[in-house]
Amino acid sequence: MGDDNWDLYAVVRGCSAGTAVDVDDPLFSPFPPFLLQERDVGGEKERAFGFPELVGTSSYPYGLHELCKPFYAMDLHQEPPLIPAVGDPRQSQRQSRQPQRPVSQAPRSARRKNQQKKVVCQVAAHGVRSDLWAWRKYGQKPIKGSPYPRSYYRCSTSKGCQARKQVEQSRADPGMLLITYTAEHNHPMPTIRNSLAGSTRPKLPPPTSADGDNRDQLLPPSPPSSPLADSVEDELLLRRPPRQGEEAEEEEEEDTLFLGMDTVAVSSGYIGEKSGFEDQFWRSPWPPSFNAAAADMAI
DNA sequence: CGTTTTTGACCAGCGC
DNA sequence: GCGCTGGTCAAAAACG
Repeated sequence: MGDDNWDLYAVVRGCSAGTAVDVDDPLFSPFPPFLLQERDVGGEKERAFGFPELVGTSSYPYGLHELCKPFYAMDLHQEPPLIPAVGDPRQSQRQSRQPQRPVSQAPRSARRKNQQKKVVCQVAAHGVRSDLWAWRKYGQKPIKGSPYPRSYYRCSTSKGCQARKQVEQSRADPGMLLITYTAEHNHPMPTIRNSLAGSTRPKLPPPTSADGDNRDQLLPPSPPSSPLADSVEDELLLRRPPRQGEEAEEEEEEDTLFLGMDTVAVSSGYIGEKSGFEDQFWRSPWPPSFNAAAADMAI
């Protein structure tokens, strides 16, 4: 790998932990052994990255980002190569089938399994929110066997960018979100969110008097797909049915890197701080009172 | 006005 | 070949 995965590095950076390296390659993995965790998922070993040492550490927005730096195999500020998205061998075939489709739109079958590099991050629902990429939602589907819908996002930073992101709530742990990144960004990571117009920052319903410990009371009455969530993570939370203990886990494909971020969730404390950082990058629709409440719950 | 979200429809891969 | 399922498209609405 190496040069065709620079942005997967970046997106995983967005998860504030880890890089999209081939974790099976001991020569390449930049992770110290303590970050690499294995767990059993459906009888198969699954690799995940975690930061057990960081529990309860910092609320500094860049904390994990910075902490990860020593483990990055690449210079974070390196100018990325302008390369096409991870090759789907069937892409050209598809394009010949749909010649009038704009270049910026990936042919449908780019989605197909086993063809694309995927990076799966598992994050706490109120967890780290340091994904600096600008994502635009383009679809949502109910997933068979899962009570939670899956949302589909594409990178809106650059028109030609084929980076994709899928977010769904973990069936195994409703408090966790499974974020799957696919394809590659073909542009540098933005320093700020580059488009604010149209960011459907919703008008929030007036916070209820119970602005405290019951998050459900903070939520709007479960719209089918609420614009009240700025981030995917928030949105999914809004729909979360109160279920727990369901089994099932993200099925890992061979090319999938699983990043277990659950232990990173502790840094979610900064959600409530609502510093300029979050305003700048996350377009949080929540009023400070809500963020504080959410942060309280996350701690 | 530019951008995003929502959502139904469409399409292709996959399993049978 | 057929049906199911997941991923994407695209129009309409919403937002700042």
